[in-house]
Amino acid sequence: MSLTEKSVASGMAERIIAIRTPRRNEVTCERCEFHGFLQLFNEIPLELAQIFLFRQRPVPKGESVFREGQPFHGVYAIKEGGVKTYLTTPQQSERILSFYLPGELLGLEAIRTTHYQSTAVALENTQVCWLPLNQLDLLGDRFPHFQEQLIHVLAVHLAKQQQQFILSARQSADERLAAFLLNLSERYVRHGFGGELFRLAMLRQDIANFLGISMETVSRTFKRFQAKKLLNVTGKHVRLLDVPALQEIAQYVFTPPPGAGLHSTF
Amino acid sequence: MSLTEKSVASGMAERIIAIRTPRRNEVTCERCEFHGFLQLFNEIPLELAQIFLFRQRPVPKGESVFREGQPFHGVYAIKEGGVKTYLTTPQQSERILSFYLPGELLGLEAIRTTHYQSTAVALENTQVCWLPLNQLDLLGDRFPHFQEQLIHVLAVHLAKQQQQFILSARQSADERLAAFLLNLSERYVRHGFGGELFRLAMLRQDIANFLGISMETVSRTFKRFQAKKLLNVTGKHVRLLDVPALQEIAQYVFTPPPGAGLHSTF
DNA sequence: CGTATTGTTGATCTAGGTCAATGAATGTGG
DNA sequence: CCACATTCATTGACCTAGATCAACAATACG
Repeated sequence: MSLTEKSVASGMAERIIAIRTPRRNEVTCERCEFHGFLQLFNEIPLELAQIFLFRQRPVPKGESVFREGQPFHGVYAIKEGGVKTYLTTPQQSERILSFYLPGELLGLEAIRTTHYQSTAVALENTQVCWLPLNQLDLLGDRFPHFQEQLIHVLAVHLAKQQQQFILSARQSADERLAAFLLNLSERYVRHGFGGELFRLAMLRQDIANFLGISMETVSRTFKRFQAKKLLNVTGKHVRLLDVPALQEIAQYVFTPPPGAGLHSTF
Repeated sequence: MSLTEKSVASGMAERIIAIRTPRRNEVTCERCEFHGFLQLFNEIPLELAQIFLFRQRPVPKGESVFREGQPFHGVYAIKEGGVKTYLTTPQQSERILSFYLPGELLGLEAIRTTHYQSTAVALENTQVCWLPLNQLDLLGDRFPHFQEQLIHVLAVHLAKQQQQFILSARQSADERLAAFLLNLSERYVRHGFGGELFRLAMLRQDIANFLGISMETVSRTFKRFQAKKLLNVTGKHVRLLDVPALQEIAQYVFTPPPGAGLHSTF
């Protein structure tokens, strides 16, 4: 798993978030997408920064971080655990938009609107950090770097969302599941976890819903992959055994183009 | 079709873009997503604004606006015509990410990165307007409203991209095509065109690729819709006859939630 | 006006959906 | 800590939506 032992965040972050050894499945502050913002607090007078204090709060499994239609009150980062976002169709069935892993930001698409666009629910017991970005205007005029950081994060998310779009939405069940697993793997690595061995926080039903295939097909595809020695699955635990073969199946290799700068700042 | 007769843009825009009666399939400046930026030029000294002059340039059918891997040189708006963006898989087949209609912005996801993430090709003879946003840093510090506008546009695009994601990616061919047509219709209306009668700039093959179904299925589904009196298709021309019924098929109604503010600023 | 490209239609076949039964895991109260 | 319940996952049998292949029709274009 290779978790970083020390959990030192720079500048203001040290004052805000307790320093201790991170638990399994918990991301360290410097591997979080908020990190860029944390650094900015050095520039800002303490009394102002306190308004934007990051507050950590627990969200028990099954409870929501925010719901569709609620007034926008800020952006969240996953500290530990996992979250899914979904829309509810008029027929009351849910359509999963995305899964969020430790270190990833949640609710960005609601910035500059008045209400959240989707519902975010914890897949397991989760810790989130909160940045009340609705008060952003206070900072914008005086601290342009804050806005630049935000622009950066938004642009990166837009690019990622496009990747997501290709990932699912088309082709065979094999391609979809392979691409999904590789995507998860890559994201775990990016936020400081091991990339071959991980735990699926979501149900088979959720994976199926997200990929647009049936639960049974997810199950059967896992089995087929296992038979081909591409991976091992036992319940929620997955170990990728043959990443190149999975990439071959996924058709599209998720290594970003050189110089694309997706990893640049965090 | 109800095209607006006058093409008056406010402030600086008047100095930059010629005022004349817009052609069919050409968007007026005040219905363009760039409009928010245009207004900002009032705040900025002329000599600075000239660096960021909008330049209109023609892109003949089949030629590219930008290509995957090219250095980022700015954001484009479609003035007239249409564009598709796609990625090329290692197997040299293309995967269409999105279509862009008059008034819509192109290349936003490459902001703050060094290279474009996808290739953009004109579906027909197209006019684009260009904003060299790579020189954005020049403006950022002194004109925070510029950045705010950019944040707004990025957040709205992120939200739209999520809508796109639900739209396709799942369910039956009927649902996908219905949702696709309603989405096009809504976008035409938003940018000042009629919403029931429009021309499909893209090939059946492109629609199929985008929706993740076969060309033949697109054709057959059109025919079935026509038999059910939901629409008329003759070649590239589409007339929606029964929008409520199509919404029913599409499962998800694309009217944004009250107060979501997706239409607020433009 | 003929050639190339794009679109339609028909016939066949298969990936994956649906239904239903069973099995494993997880949670709960005694 | 165990018995039972509930939720979640797997497996099998069957059947339809839509892919694929192929021929043909309609446009677009020089």
